[in-house]
Amino acid sequence: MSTKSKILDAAELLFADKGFNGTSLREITSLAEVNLAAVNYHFGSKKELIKAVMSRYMNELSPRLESALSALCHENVQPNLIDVFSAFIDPLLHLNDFKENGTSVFLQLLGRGYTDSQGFLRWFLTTQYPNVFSNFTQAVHKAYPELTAEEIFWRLHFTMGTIVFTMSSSDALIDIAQNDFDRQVDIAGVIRQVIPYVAAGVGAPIIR
Amino acid sequence: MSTKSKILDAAELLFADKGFNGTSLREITSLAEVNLAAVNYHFGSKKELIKAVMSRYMNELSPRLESALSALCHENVQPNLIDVFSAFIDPLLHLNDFKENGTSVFLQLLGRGYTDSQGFLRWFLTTQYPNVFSNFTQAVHKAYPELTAEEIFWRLHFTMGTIVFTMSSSDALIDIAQNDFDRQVDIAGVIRQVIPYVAAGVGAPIIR
DNA sequence: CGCTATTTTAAACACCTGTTTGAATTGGCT
DNA sequence: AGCCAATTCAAACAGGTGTTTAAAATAGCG
Repeated sequence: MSTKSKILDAAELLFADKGFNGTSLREITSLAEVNLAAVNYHFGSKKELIKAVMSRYMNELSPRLESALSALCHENVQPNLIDVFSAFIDPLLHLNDFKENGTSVFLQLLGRGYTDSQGFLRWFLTTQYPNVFSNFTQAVHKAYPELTAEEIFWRLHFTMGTIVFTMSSSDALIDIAQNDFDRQVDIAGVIRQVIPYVAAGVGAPIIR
Repeated sequence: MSTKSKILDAAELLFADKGFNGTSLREITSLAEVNLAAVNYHFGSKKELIKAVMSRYMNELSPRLESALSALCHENVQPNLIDVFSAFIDPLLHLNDFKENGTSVFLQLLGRGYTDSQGFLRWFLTTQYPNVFSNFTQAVHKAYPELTAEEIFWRLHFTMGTIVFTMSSSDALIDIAQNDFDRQVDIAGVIRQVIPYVAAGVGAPIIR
């Protein structure tokens, strides 16, 4: 295993768990069992390391997501919102094949990216992977044409919030759920619970 | 204005903007125009300062929230979910009278608290203000009795996510909305948009 | 006033941060 | 083998972190 991969693997775990600001390079390199200077040698800076961690997942996820969403748009039948959000399931769960716990790690990273470091990661994602957003917007528009662009904008960001926030604290929530309800829950179970919620939210009747 | 209040005022602004980990005591004390050591003198530690900042808001919010929610529970008619979530509006907007931009600052702080510092603030809030959560759960149960406790648990946390995440990035979102849609938006407008969304989400049909 | 207790202050503390340096080591190629 | 480039390494860098200290200033009160 190359030093570069060892750093990426250690970094993504710590970033997901403690946030970007909350994780030091020394923690990363000691978990990865590599020298401290290796990060700056291979990635240039901590910021570039963060981008590299996210890119590794986005490059795996975004083509599958784009094709699933654009398939929905080019069908002749009108999709419903459950279909639209269900289109996320396979691409997201595929990250579990890509890496162990890949789905939950990625979603936690996404949550960190939106709150840590004054949203530079939001800028990075929206500029580097704009198709994901536009395909998503198109699919929602096709499923619910009465929504204005502005309403779609807000409801999609509400949805981002639901997903990203839930996942960034999914470990704690799953713990609580297992204690309080004595029920085994995993990340796929949470996804199944959240889809009816966000679909109903986006599909809420319009009050003007 | 006392030193203690000056520190609290400066701290809440910086915490909301840059997170708890992202804000140093030196930034706080220089914005507050007090000596660095004053924080440890008046509050003991940074962690206690964070608690104090949150408590000031929670003590203002929680009685109003509890009475609004328990009023819903003790009415003889069954509330609908829009009513339940609308019960949050007045107590939240009252924070704007309590402090300038109080509503948005508080919600941003709440968002920070759930992601920064490994959720110690979540523990603090749920143990110090348990009535808010239990009243909320009761009100939702009365409005939608078919939901199991577990389903309510998840949907309430999804809702927390929607609100908290939206508000913690509300400045950026409002900026984007104003650019893209040329429309004036404020925090009350976002709240009005989000209520149908979360109400529909919590009220989503059950798929078993 | 004088005395005491509270508060403010500058300075230092020990530790952690991301990054850089220059030497040592390794790997691949002729 | 020798050579050159790529990589690893220990050490140091400059700067930031929360916290503590002990002296100075301020206030409150008899």
